[in-house]
Amino acid sequence: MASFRDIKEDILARISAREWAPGDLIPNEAELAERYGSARSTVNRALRELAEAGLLERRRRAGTRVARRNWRGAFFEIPLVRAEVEGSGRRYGYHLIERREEGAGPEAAARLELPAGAPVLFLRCLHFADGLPHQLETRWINRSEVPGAAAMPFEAEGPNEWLVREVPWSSSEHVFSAAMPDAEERRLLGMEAGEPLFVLERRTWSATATITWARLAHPGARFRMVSRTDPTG
Amino acid sequence: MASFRDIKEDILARISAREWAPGDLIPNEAELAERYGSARSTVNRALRELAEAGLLERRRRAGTRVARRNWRGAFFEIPLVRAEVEGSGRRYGYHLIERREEGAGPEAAARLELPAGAPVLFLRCLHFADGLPHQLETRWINRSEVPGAAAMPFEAEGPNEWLVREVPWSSSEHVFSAAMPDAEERRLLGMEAGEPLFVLERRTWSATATITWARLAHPGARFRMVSRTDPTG
DNA sequence: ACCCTTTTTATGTCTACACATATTTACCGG
DNA sequence: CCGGTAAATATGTGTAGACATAAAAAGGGT
Repeated sequence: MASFRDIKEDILARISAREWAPGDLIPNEAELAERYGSARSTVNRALRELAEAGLLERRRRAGTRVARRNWRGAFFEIPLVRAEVEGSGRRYGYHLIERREEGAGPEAAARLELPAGAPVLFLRCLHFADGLPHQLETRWINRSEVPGAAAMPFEAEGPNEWLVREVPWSSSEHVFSAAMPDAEERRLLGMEAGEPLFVLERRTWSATATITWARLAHPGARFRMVSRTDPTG
Repeated sequence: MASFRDIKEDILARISAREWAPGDLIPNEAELAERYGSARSTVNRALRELAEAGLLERRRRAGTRVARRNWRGAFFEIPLVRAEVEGSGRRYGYHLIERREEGAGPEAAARLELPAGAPVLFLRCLHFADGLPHQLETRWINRSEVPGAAAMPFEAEGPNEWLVREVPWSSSEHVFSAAMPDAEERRLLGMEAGEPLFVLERRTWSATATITWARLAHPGARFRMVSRTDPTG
């Protein structure tokens, strides 16, 4: 009797060995169930999970085939700066540069999808790794959506850590890019002339509204973002 | 009678509304099954999928609780250049700059985890969007692992597209960074002085060996990588 | 050939039940 | 009070069977 894990493994092996090549139709659930000596439900779970992982494509009546393009993407852990720094064995440091409660200006309004003048909290802070500037964080928080933020000084703890812990969110957007720092950014991050920035912009939404927008800028010479993937899960 | 989708949705709503807060124990499967008027298997599937998505934590005998940290990461589609360019409504163009079959030098050997002198294929090519240089691709392919590559001129089609279609792989690594272009890169990509590069390095493995290493460099002023995520799936 | 309807078929989902397994809780002897 | 063992319990997985649903295939009339 084969478990759904055994079945997944066996099918994966056949795909790897090209016994079933991309585009090929594989036997239907009933037949596989007989082969493996299992119930159809068990085979169904194995096939469903492989399809969710992107290795198979399934359509009612048309059957199950090996996915043509084996390319789905990559899963990136977006760690908290603190965890990222400490995880690589360096000492983490934090410093609040600026904190302002204000009405949204045109930029903040656009980023947070709010009307101009809506109450926002503006923050700017620096994160250090072994005493060296590692990330410059510029952030707006929607005060209507996150009332608790008004009471937080953010002097000992960064807003990212606090938000992740305290505020439930339901979706997010990340934009990666490379840019040149302006004079102030270069000064704050202690960068050489001609050194680029690696920039990550992140927007986070609750079920109903934008919670926060952040721009996380790293000195290009000292930062690489790595991800490893295994398509089978 | 509630379907497993209805149940997921309802539980998600309760989590969003903080009726069940992070860390809270939620009712067990049997009780939920009774509430929703469904079988325990149905509830089990809903809870299992929410746990896989990272919203719940489940342990035998200990029960199911709302996950404490709602932060998992983000899934990035890493599209083929062609698909990325055409998907945004621009015209795609390709040009092969250089193709050499050779023994691995020290850099190629290190990238591909091969002994020096092992047979490799070196490629350099440009991808265009609406006639403007969009990506400079520098690549080594392990000829032992991909024998078919020797017969490919890569004059009409880029190696990435061909590899994704023809070669099965099992895992990959991506490294993002920002860098300054050298004089040749600046010339090939038609970049302004002082403009940074957005660089993606990708290594791909089969079950047994490294298949290929690629460095994909984009002009920073013209490239942003975007990803949207919904933790519920 | 064509368009429309019916049949067939593979997957999608659900049920009720059973047994396995990991953990906690309760109990008991010292 | 401690430590070891047994019972209780929530989840994990499996079975057989049923009906739903999407989509391909077959058939029928023009």
